[in-house]
Amino acid sequence: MSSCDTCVVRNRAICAVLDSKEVEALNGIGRRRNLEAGEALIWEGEESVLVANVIEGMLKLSTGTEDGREQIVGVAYPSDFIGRPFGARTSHSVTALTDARVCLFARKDFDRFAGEHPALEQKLLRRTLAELDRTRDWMLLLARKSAEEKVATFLLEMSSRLVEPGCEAPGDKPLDRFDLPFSRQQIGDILGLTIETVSRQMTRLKRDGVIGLPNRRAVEILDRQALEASAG
Amino acid sequence: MSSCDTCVVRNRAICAVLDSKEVEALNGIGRRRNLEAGEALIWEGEESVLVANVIEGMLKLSTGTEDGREQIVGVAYPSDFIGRPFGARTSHSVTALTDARVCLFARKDFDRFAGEHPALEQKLLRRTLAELDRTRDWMLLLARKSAEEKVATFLLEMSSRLVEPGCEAPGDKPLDRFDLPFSRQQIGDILGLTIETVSRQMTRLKRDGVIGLPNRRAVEILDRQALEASAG
DNA sequence: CGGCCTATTGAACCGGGTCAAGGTATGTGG
DNA sequence: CCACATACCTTGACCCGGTTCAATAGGCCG
Repeated sequence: MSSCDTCVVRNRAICAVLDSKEVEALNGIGRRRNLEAGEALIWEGEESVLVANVIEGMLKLSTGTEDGREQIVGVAYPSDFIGRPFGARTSHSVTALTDARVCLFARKDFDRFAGEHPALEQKLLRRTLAELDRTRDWMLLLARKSAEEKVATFLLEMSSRLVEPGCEAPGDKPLDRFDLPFSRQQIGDILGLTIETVSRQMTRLKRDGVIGLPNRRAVEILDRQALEASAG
Repeated sequence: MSSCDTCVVRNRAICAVLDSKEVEALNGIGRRRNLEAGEALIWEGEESVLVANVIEGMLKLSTGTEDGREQIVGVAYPSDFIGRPFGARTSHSVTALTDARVCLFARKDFDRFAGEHPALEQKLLRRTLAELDRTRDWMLLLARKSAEEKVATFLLEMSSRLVEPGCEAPGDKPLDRFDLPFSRQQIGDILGLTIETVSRQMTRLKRDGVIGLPNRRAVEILDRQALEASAG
């Protein structure tokens, strides 16, 4: 029996389009791997050798300039696919934000398997198109929104992303209370802001009664409408 | 004889993976269309009904906020694929920047055709992955680079993109003199800057002898190394 | 309790936005 | 052919949001 049978993301990851025989074959070329928070899996600029499905935890995709400025260009949640298939250079680092578990493949093995399973490639194509849309939307935020709008938008995004940890079923309503899976520094790296600005905006929203901050990781949305208005 | 036989992008667009019989079939569901500069083809937020290959000219993908701020999130060149296949809402407008010619498909027809031709889907997947990489790289620029770095990066990008109009064969060396296909306003919308800041940075680079500006559309790179240094 | 790490707060500065005034091409009609 | 209009670009002065630098405050664990 393959370990995929008990996989919590079996029906949400790209594997969902495969029948049990195919999933068995895919299982044969993959392996599980646990990552600790902060551990890197893929480094920017290296040749692409690994791809993976996220089973549990969260990872960041990031780039940086030589002089140390960093930007998080994406966040991978359970069931997301990470890495760069089809023989290119990996242009972004992948690092675990929390302890995480992934289902890992050698890129070459995965490429070959994908080539033999068009349904898998189509699934991956759909995901990639959706991810591209989301990434482009984020560009508007990075380029044009004020710090207040950025932070408000981010909190709203988190409140709908974090519905049922590891369960991204659409239709669930957003949370009004959740723990941020990011440090202030990481929030800054996502929004293109400094840690101080993030902190100030959070304090401001708290002072205005829009959100509550019970402790440094928790967020409570007290006035969703006001938060949406702040998001621009 | 199908009009694809004489198509200038026949061997560079996604059609390149199809044999002549398949291309004939694809031609049967598509049609040519000419666009004037400024003409919109797809509107943000609408249901996705059209997809297309760019044959000639350039188009922009853009989003905006309700209060009128705009951001260009991508530029499509000849042989690029535009539109959102697979039944989603189009999240970005597509507008011709120059007079342009496209090869247009009803999204439903294209989806079906693609479903029957895995090689086409794989080609599209590869392109989409590459586009996602490029888009993510651009996020670093938008979020973290200074106005000077943005403008310098933009000029370098143009100098390599505009090699042989409509010919993106890799390996060609970048141009040292070219006409910008964008107005200052559009450059601002790409870089997340105001028109004034773009203008000032261009003037600055000119004053420092890094570039020449023979007229309002033309750019001459006089000191590529200095320009690269400015790009950060 | 003390050490360490992260977050908050404060003060000063500055890059780029904003507002406003010219400049420079192109076209248009007298 | 010139006067004028229009669109786009450049330049200047000012100002503000967000960064920078620096100090303080909380949590957490020994």
